Amino acid sequence: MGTTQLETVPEPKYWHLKTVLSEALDRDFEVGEVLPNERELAARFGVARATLRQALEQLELEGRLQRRRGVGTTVAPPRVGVAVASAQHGWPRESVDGWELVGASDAVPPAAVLKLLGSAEGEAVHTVRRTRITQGQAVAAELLYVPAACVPGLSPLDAPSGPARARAVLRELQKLALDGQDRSVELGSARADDAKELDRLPGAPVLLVTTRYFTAAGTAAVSVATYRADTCRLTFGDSGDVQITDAPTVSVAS
Amino acid sequence: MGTTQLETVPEPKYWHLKTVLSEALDRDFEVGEVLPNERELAARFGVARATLRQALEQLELEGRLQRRRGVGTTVAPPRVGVAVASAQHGWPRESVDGWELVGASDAVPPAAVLKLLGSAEGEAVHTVRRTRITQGQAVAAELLYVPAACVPGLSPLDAPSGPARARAVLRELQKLALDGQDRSVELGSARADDAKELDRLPGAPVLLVTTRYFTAAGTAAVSVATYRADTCRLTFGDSGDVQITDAPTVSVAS
DNA sequence: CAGTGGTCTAGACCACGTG
DNA sequence: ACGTGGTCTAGACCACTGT
Repeated sequence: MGTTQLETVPEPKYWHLKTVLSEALDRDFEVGEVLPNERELAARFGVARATLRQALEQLELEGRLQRRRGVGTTVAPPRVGVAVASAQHGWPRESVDGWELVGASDAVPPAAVLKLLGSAEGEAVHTVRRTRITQGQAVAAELLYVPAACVPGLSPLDAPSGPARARAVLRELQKLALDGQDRSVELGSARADDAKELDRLPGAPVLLVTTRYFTAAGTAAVSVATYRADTCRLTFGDSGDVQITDAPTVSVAS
Repeated sequence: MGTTQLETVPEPKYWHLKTVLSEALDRDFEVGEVLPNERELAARFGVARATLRQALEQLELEGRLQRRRGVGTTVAPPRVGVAVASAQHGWPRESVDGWELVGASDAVPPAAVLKLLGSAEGEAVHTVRRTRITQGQAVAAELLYVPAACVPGLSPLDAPSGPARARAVLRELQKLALDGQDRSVELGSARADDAKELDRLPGAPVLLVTTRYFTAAGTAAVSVATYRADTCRLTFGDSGDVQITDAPTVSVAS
């Protein structure tokens, strides 16, 4: 059988393209450099623009590229490691590491959150909004849900919304004894409001980090943090002492 | 100005479609039910198939749908919570919970892994392949990298590959004192081999869980586990005692 | 084999950022 | 105003799964 021609996989074009581009990125491009525009690239590789875009999408998903409408496609820096589980448990605190209070409202939590809280629909739930800034970039938007019943000390209409109210809710939480917490991570797509906060388009891939805070009385709070999946690597420091530090610097020789 | 017509956002069609479909899924469909095919759905909503597909892609990303070529699009069950960080640290063990040894090889690890290991290129590194099965479904494919220097007790060519060799590597690891470990989670796309193992197409979105194992001598092993992002929710049990249990059962009548 | 989702094309227009 | 990426169309063909 002279089938020297291995006629195995008709590898999709966009997949092959992705590989080629990925190698080119390693070889010929620096972080931050802008690529030729999509029409030009498509022509250069002899494919339709849609096909080229499919390859770019993958590379963006993997954190290799960054695309911005009206600007262009640039080579992304390595993902930043953001610590998600600190060594100690603890309530979310005001003014800690990179978190910034945005405001508060009494918007209705989604059904999934109500289930985690064990609350019925219609029960009052405080909602605190925070943003996490790392290296000048918003990397996460969080919604913290606290059933009103869990923080009875809070006067209902002192400051109905805004940072002042948010601060008050967090202050009340600190008074409770935290029994434990658990976390889960899953893939999602950014809701419109989160997307705006993260400077992404709606639907952008995000990592959803859901944290439950337990007291003796049950689940006292649930937080849903939306992390940019393209730029973030979530780190969990299980080890006793080792600190996670990212690649020191990419250090391009001037 | 009589602009009663709020001409704010020209919301993308696929985004609106996604919302409509999502509501329809909640209302009119059971888990496992198959949807009309894409051409039919596109016609029904008066959009091109590509646009319809964009909406379906999003819903699949969010774990609401499952699409299989040659079969159709079905309503996905809720994501399964898979425990990633057990309460105690420990080396990967043979025959534990849902993990299954696949084999071993001495393939060269990717550059990123070498960097984590602190190894130079060309150093011998053992590679153990495992698969994680949950509820009859492969949810993760793992590659465990162990520098040969870390397990000197291993005779080089007893069983050069296959499960026997993999078992031997794990057995050697148990002998070392584990000092600590850390973990990171990021979004990626499935490599061709992982995709096959997970019964997905290459490029499918996955959650990459990278674990470093430390001994006094430094990083003794690195594992890169590829979890199906569409079906998995990674859980981290930080809490002292609470166990994460998912929605009891979806229980479709008979 | 028929029917499904997956890939690909060659166009068009729109929304956004920058000069 | 211009150039960028984002959306959308109406087709075509391919690869896979079932019967």
